[in-house]
Amino acid sequence: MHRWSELFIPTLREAPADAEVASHKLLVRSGYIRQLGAGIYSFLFLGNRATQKIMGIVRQEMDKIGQEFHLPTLHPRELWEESGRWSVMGDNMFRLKDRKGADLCLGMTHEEVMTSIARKELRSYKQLPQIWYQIQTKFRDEPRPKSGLLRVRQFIMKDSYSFDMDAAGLDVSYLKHYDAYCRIFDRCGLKYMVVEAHSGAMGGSQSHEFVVRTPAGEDLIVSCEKCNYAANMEKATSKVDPVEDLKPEGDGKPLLIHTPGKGAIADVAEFLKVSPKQDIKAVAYMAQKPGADGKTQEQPVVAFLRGDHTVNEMKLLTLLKASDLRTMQAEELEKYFQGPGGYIGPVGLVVKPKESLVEWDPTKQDGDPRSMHVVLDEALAGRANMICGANKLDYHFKNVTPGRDFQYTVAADIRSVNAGEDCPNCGASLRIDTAVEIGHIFKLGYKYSESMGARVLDRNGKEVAPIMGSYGIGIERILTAAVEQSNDENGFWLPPSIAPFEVVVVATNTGDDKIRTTAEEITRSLETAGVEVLLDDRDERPGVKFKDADLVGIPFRINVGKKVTDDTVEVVQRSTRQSTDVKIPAIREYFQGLLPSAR
RNA sequence: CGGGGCGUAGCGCAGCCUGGUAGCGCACCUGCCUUGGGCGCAGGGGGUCGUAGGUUCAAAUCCUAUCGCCCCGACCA
Repeated sequence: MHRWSELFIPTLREAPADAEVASHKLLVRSGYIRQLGAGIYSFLFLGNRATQKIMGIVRQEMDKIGQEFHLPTLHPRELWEESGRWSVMGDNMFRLKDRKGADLCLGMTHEEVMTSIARKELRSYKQLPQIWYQIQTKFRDEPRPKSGLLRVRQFIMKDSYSFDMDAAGLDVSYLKHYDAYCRIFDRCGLKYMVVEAHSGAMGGSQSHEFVVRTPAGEDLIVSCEKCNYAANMEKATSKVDPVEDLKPEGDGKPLLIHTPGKGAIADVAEFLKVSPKQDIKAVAYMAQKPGADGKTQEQPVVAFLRGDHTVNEMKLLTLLKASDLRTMQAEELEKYFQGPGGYIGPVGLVVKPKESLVEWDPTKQDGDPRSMHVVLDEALAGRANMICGANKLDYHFKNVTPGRDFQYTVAADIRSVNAGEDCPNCGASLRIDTAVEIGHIFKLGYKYSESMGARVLDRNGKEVAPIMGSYGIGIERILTAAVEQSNDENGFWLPPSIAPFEVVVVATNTGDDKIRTTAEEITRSLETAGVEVLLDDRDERPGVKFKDADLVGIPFRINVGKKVTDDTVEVVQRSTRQSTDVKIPAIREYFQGLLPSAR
C-alpha cells in the first residue's frame, strides 16, 4: 500500500523563479522532478512512475513490430567518423577522452551503432527485414537548454532502426512505425497531430513528425482548417494567391528608374505606389558545406521571391544540398552584383547551370568568377513586368519579366508559409501553431549502410546495401506535452495510462478512526482490483491534502470524510472537478467500470 | 556565440544605491489547538550572502575576475 505519509513527494506551494512554462512549474511543484543543472533533471518518485508507465506503453507497442536492444552510451570516435558525423555534429555532441587519450562521445542517436551491428551480422536478404529499437538516454549539448523538460541536454529516447532490402520494404517498416506511434500516443491520451516534416539535408525521402500543439512548443506547424493537410514550417507549402501583373511601360523592356534611399521593399513599393507583390525581393547567401578535408566550402546563391514573401532557409538548404547558409557581406555583394545591399536584382547576373546543383563543387570554377546559383521562388514563375533592384545604388528596374529579362538556375518553392494563406490541397485557410515534437519517423535511405559498409546478398547473390529508416520518441516530452495540454492554476491531470497513480484516496481526517480505517479498506480493495492507488494518510488538514491532490496529476480522487457514517464517499474527477457520491461497497465496481476505458 | 537579468536559509524574496548586529513569508522542529480547500497560538533550529582576489579599521553591500542559472536572439539530421 502506497502511503503518502511514508513517501517522498516534495510538493511546493510556489514554483521556482526560473520556471517559465506551465509544465516546468508544475512538474517541479508537484515533486516529479528537480533540476541538477542546465537541461539536466532528476526524476523523483512520482516523475519516475509516470515515465516508467510511458516507457511501458512504448515497449508494448514496439514489441509488436520490433525487438528491443540495449546499446552503449559511450561511442568511440572512429565509429562517428565513418558516417561523417563526428565533424557534422559539431558542438552539439558531448565529447571526452579516456585515460589513454582516445576520443569518445556520448551518443546523440544510434544510427552508427545499429549500423555497425548490422554490417557485422546481416549477410543475406533472408535475414531482412529487421526492426531494432531501444529505450535509452541520449546526450546533446544544446546551445540553450530551456523550458524545463522541453529542451534538455540529457533525455530518454525510444529510437528504432529498420533494415530492408528495397524501398517497398522500407515503406512497410515506415508504415508499421506510423501505426505503432499512433497507438502509443493514443494510449498516452495525447491530442497529437501528424505532420509532414522536412527530411533533412542529409538525404532521406519521407518524414513525419508527431506533435502536440502548445504555446510552449518550439516547432511551427502549418495546418489546414478544413482538410487534414498538416506540415511543419520547414516543409509546408501554400497555394500562391493570384496577382495581376502591372502593365508594361514604354517599350516593355526593363526601365531604369531613380529610387533614392528606397532600399527596402516596403519603401520602394510605397514610392512607386504599387503593392509589394509587384516587387522582386532578393536575398543573397553564401551556401556552406563541409568539404572532404573538413574545411567549410562556400558558394554564392541568390534567392528571388515575391516582395511580400520570406525565404524559408531550410527549403533553400535542402534544394542546394548545403548544410548552412550565411548572408553575404557587403564586399561579396559588390563582387557578385556590382551593387549595394537593398538594390540587388536579377538582371545581368552570371547564372550557374542547373547541373551545378547536383555537382556541388564550389572549387570548380566555370569561367566567370561572378557566376552563382540563382534560385527563383515558384511564386514568381509566369509573372511579368515586376520591380526589382538594378544592382546600382538608388536605382530599380520596372518591366522585369523572369525568363525574358533574366535567367535562373532553378525555380522552386523556397518561401515560408504565412497564416491565412490557402491550403495546397483544398484551398481553405491555413493556420500556424506552435507545437512540441514528441515523435519523428524518417526514411533514411542508404546513407549509413553505404558509408559504413553494411551489405547483404540479394536473391541473385548480388551484394546490396540495405535501406534504412530511423524513428524516435521523446519519453519525457510525452509527459511534458500531457501536462501542457491538461493543467490549470491548481495543478495538472494526466490520463490514467501514464499517471503515477490512477486514484488518490484522501482520508480527510486521520484523527477519526472510522475515516482512517475506511480509507485504508478502500485503498486495499481497489489495489486488489488492479487499480493503482495512493493513500493520503498524512496528519494534515483537509485543505492541504486537497490542494496536493489537485496538484500532482492523479486523475481521480476519493474523498473519505464525514459521509462514511452514511457508507458513502465522494469520487472527484480532476479534469472536470465533478464530484459523485458513491456507496462504499460499490466503489470497486465503480472504478472497474470507469478505468479500463480511460486507461 | 550576441543581448539582458539573477545568484542572500529547502522555496519565494527584502537588504546592496548611501559599507558597520543578516531579515521577512512559506516550509521545518517542539508543545497546545484544529480537522472539507495550503487553520490558529507559543517557543525553536537553520545562511562561509555562488567562488576567488582587491579596496577599507570594517564588505552581502564598492572594484576586478570567475563559475552557475534564467530569458530573448542565433542554433536545434
